[in-house]
Formats: sequence, C-alpha cells, structure tokens
Amino acid sequence: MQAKTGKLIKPHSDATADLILDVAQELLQTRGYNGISYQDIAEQVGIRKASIHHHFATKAELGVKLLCRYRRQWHAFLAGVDESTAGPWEKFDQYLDPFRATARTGDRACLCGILGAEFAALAPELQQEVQGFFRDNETWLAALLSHGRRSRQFRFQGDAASEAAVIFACLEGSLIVARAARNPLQFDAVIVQLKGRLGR
Amino acid sequence: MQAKTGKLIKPHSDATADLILDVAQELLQTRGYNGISYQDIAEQVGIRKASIHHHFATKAELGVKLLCRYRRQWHAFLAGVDESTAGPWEKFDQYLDPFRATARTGDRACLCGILGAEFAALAPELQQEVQGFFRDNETWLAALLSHGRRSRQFRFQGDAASEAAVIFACLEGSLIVARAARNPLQFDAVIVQLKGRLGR
DNA sequence: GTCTATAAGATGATAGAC
DNA sequence: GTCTATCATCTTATAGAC
Repeated sequence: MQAKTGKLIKPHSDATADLILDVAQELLQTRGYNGISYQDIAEQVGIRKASIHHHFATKAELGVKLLCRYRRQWHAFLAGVDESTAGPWEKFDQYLDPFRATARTGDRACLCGILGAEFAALAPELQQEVQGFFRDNETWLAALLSHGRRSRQFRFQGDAASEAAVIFACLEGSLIVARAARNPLQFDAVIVQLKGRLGR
Repeated sequence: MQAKTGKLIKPHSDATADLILDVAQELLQTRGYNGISYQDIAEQVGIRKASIHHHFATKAELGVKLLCRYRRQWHAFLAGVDESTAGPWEKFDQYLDPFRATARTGDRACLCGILGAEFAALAPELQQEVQGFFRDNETWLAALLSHGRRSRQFRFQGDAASEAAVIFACLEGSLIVARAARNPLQFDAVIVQLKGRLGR
C-alpha cells in the first residue's frame, strides 16, 4: 500500500500512522486503553478524529497494530541483547534498561502490564497480543536464567521458568506500584533486591 | 442516616448499597474502572441506573466508598493475622490466602492493582486510596519480614522494606500476568518460588 | 428507595467535500 | 490524506412521579 517513495524494500512506513501510534502508546501507558479516546490522540497529534480513523478504522485495529509494532520492537531489542558477547549479568542489565527508563518517566508503566489489568475489557485480538508479550518475556528470561545458572553466574532454586515468572511479574508489578507511590526510586530498590536474589 | 432498624450500634448498613459495592467490585476487578458503567452495575444488581445514583451520586464517590470498604476489610483481615499466635511462616501463608483466592477465580486481579494500572485516569481521591492500600501492605509485610528474620525463620538480604516491595509487586504483577495467561497454576508457582527465596 | 424520562456531553464511527 | 458535518450510541448525571 502506498509505495510511491523510492524505498522499495520497506513499503510500510507511513510517518503519520507512526506518529499516531507514538501518541497512542504514550497515552495508553499512562491512562489505559479505556481511558483514552480518538479525540485525545487527535489533539496531541494535531489532526482531527476522522483522520485517525483513516489510518486505523477502529480502536481495536489501532490497538492491535500498536501491539504488533511494540512486540516487533521488543523482539529486535531482545535479539540485540542475545547477539552481544556480554555475560548473563550484563545481559540481564540490558534487559532491565527499558523497564528502568519507563520507571523514570514517572507517569508510565509497561504497555502490556496496563493492558493486562484491563484484560477482560479488551477485544480478543488484543488479548492475544498481550498474552504473547508476556510469554515472549518469560521465555526469554527463562533461557537467560538457565544459561546463567549453568555457567555458575546466577543462583536460584527451582526451575528457570518459575524464576522467570517471578522476575517478570515483579517488574510489571513494580512499575505500577512505584508509579502510584510517585517514587521511581522504589523501582530501583526492587531491582537491587532482585539481583541480590540471583547471587548479586 | 436511616437508623430505623433495631441495630443502633451500626447505623450505616444499607443492604442495597452494599450489594451495589459488591457488584461494582467484581466488575472492577475484571474490567477496570473505565471498563464499567452505571448501566453494567445496574443490570447485575437488578435495579435501574438512577437507583445507583441515589446511593452513590457520582462514579468517583462510588469508587472512593468502595475503596474505603475494601481497605477497612483488609485492615480487619491483617489485624486478624496479627492477633493469631502463629509463626511468621503461617502468618505469611494467611496473608497470601486472599491473593490465592483471587487467582483461583481466573478472571479477577487485585482491585488496587487494576486501579494502579489506570492511575492517571482516576480522580485524585481515588488515587489516594490506591496509594494508601499499597503503603498499608508494604508496611505490614515489612514488619512481618523483619520479625521473621530476627527470629531466624526468614532469610533475605537488604532491608525489610525493599524485600516487602519485591514480594508485594510480585503478587500484584502475578495476578495480572497469570490471569492473562489463563493459568492460575502460574500464580502458585510464583508463591513457591517466593517462599523458597525466604528460606523455604 | 425505586422508577421513567431526559438532559448534556463524550465516544466510536461514517459520508462526502476539498 | 485531511477536513467538516453528522450519526447512533453510550455515559454520567438530574428532575420529578410513584
């Protein structure tokens, strides 16, 4: 669709659509899916409601497209961490960076953490994406933990999947709780504690 | 108000208002604050929208009253745990019971965990109550952890407040993640892991 | 205390001009 | 691709009869 520009390889790059998704994501991470409207997005983008509908016919479609982009970016990020030659501890730190960045904003939590809270109110397609994001993270974390323990750098009891679930749930929960407490430092304290648990 | 019945000591006990709060709480725990309406509540209670407004003039007032009741019940619950002669491990288990019960429903998360996710979209009075609930829990948990470590039954690094923050964030996050995964057993696995961390 | 009726505004969505 | 105008519906909330 709309392959007029010279970039033949990446035909799907509508600047306006991307901007809409940027704004929608920021609003969603602060107020939740049912807390934002096309009107809210339109105002921040600087166009009219109808123009948003031109790019994303329905709110559910906008949500799905947003989550697809989010997961695509996340996969690229995780792949980057995997490619690095760093050890388990450095990789864990790299993984935590986006969470730390979100905590520092003071007004956002994880996109999927918030959508997870509104889970039953979401369209099935959106629910699937949220599920997928959770699964992706727990799987990746479990692999990292597994490797780290084999190389005797991480220490923890039980299976890697359970430990991954604890760490991921803790990250999602911390972002929500620390934001409500208006205390980003609480998130850092949780990280310190989580690391101590893995053997420092 | 309305002290017609013989119960002179507890004048504030409107059965309909309580039922409304019951229904509102259940809906809120599944769909979130912005995911439910007076209409939704009215249908489940079996009365009309206007009748809900008679008991709770505005939605924010309903939310605040609901959270006040929730925190009151929670305080009573925590006081009950404190009064028991059980040891730290048993008390921790008692504390976990409501979380386990919520996880088993399969479609609810913690009321305040969900409201925390929608934080910026809430009225300031509601935000305060959510903050208060988080603080109450972390304070209580920190005290339990502190006592448990002094009596050499719990083992953990760092200060009790940080460990309490980790455990509480983990519980809130787990309820959200496990529900999305449609796997209540995942919550139990997290509990096992959390306990292992404290020394089994 | 509950009801019907209704207001006033927001919301997701569409039609059609430019 | 963006706009104005409009629609149907939902939402919170109020007025007033029973």
